[in-house]
Amino acid sequence: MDRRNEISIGTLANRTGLAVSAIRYYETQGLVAPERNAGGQRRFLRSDIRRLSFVMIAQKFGFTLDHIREVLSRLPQGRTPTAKDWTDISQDFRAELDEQIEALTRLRNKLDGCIGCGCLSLDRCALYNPDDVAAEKGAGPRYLMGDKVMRPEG
Amino acid sequence: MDRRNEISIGTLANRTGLAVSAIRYYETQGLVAPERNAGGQRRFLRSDIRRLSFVMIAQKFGFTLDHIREVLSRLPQGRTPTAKDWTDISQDFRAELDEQIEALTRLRNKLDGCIGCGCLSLDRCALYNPDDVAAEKGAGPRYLMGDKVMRPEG
DNA sequence: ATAATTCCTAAAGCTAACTTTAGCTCAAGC
DNA sequence: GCTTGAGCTAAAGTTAGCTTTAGGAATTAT
Repeated sequence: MDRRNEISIGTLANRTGLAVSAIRYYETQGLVAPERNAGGQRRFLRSDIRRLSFVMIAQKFGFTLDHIREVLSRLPQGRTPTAKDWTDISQDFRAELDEQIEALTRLRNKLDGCIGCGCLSLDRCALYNPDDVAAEKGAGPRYLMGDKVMRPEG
Repeated sequence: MDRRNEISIGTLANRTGLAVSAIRYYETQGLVAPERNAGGQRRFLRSDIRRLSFVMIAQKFGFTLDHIREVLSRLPQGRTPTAKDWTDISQDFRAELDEQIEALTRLRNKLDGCIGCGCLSLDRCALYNPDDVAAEKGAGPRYLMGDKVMRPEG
């Protein structure tokens, strides 16, 4: 059973709503770092419930796990994060969100210009200026503004 | 060489900036439907330059290819789209964009509430209401944050 | 002491949106 | 008419973020 400050992966899954497999995956991505008991099973801290909750919220906003890991690294090391620690990084987070909203809005305004001129044909179209859009290199899905954009899929 | 109204895949790639492989992929996804010449090579219409330009712009805004295909299907069939046809669907498109921006903004405001209350760990967290979130893909409801177990609906 | 759970690892599978590779064929230029 | 260059297909690879499967091992419940 779960002792005072240690919980099993199953308990953590129940408390967060995440799948056990997802939590194990997050471990491989460096988002949580559980210890192991004598039998080799993972033992998480109760504070990891909050940590993974933060991950889930950040994902709702479309941030990648890489980015979330980077943000989590700003938490103080060596002690359990306090409520203030969490609100502090949430503020950073909010700032990034604001930037994203602004970038989307700028892009929309450019679209307005394009609708106006009826061009939509590349040559001098403002929308083709890669200015405030992420560089797209190599394989894989494309991302907007450095982070994954929210996709309106069904 | 390209005749009056027919262009090769290479020419289309040059004119749009897309990779040849990407254009072939778009064909498999039903975004363009070129004919073939005697030798089996694809022959596109010049108007496909504009069509694929539209696809590229839509992607910049984060729409999926599935969604873009659906939007393109609103173009009149059987004739080359006019400038007005394009501005018409661009308007639709703009409306969806506005919705997206608003949804992101609403979500951000909820985050503000959370920062304000310092919770990020409580059971009635506004961030967990899937209402105006772009899409909750697949998996069941997740209950968020915290020390109390929330029953998923059902 | 068993049976029923839960957990473990490693590897393969899935979706989106493409690219890369391999092995040929077609078209264009000299 | 031969050599490039462009095009063709099918299949496998890539990234993100997971899930599923297979085959055991550890825990918990009875």
